[in-house]
Amino acid sequence: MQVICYNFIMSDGEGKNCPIFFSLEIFGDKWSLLILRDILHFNKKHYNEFLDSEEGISTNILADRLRKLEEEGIISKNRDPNNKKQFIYSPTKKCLDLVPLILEIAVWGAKYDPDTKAPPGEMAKIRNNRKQYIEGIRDKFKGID
Amino acid sequence: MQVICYNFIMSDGEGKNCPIFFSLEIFGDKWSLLILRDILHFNKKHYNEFLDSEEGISTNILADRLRKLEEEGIISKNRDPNNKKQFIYSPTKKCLDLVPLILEIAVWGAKYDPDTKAPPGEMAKIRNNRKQYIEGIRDKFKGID
DNA sequence: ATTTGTTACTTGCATTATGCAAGCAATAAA
DNA sequence: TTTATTGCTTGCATAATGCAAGTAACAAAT
Repeated sequence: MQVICYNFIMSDGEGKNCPIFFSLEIFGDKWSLLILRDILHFNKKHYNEFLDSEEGISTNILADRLRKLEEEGIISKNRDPNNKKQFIYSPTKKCLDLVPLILEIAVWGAKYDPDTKAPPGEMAKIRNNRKQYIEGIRDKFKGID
Repeated sequence: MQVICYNFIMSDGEGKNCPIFFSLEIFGDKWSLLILRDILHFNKKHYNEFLDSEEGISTNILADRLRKLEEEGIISKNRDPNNKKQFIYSPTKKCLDLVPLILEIAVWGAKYDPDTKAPPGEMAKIRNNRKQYIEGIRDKFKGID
């Protein structure tokens, strides 16, 4: 097979215009990605739900990352109509386009974590039925943006 | 379509055994991912090549990340037979399994960076010809691990 | 109207990670 | 035996993070 991927990312070097660098500047840290996981896969919506994640994010870091993700247009923040004391953080279209990436992180982790508790059947679905799986997640957030 | 992805990652909450968390603990930071990009997509092999990346990684951070990636079995370090002063850092199988993830980071970045220089044709190939594209990259490193 | 509780933060401070410049050890070539 | 290259390490200033405590906005209960 022909090698088609040399310098695939851009023609004039890496640097400032590399799409990977662009992405990483926005969400390339552990806590941002865990928040995205919580939103997209655990359906978390409220500040205290993120705070309760077992990984133990600090409240100041959580506030910081939520603000940055909102500034970047990746999540939106609105009052919860059911409980006006709370805010709802929800994914935008820009966020839903991160589903494939989060899935790949999960696939790799499930493959190489010797103690993984990820259900093998579910992981197989992701690998073998990728497109549909992604669509399934998008459907959860129908009507967004 | 049926929603099949609720709590897809694991059955008993997130926490220590979440495959996403597992992954992020290993390579969930900007510099590690940029090194992986350099190896997988820009075919960089030598310490000074990583150091020369336009993003400007510090030499102590580079040394630290290369050591960690090697400890995790993601890259291997060997003397360069052509220039015995240098070391060659090369991807292991564990690293090649990160190609899909790095590609997704690039796809998202190319889509949302208004100033991207990523060639549209190349990005279209990635999206429309995903499997082959991934295989093409793997082929570059044939015979590894 | 006033208290109480909930929620979503902010603030202060200790600890850790990073960035930068300089130095150093191993190797190889001259 | 010197010199240059390469791949680091070290020291120190700055920035990011973790932790505990405090606070402001709001709603519900009294």
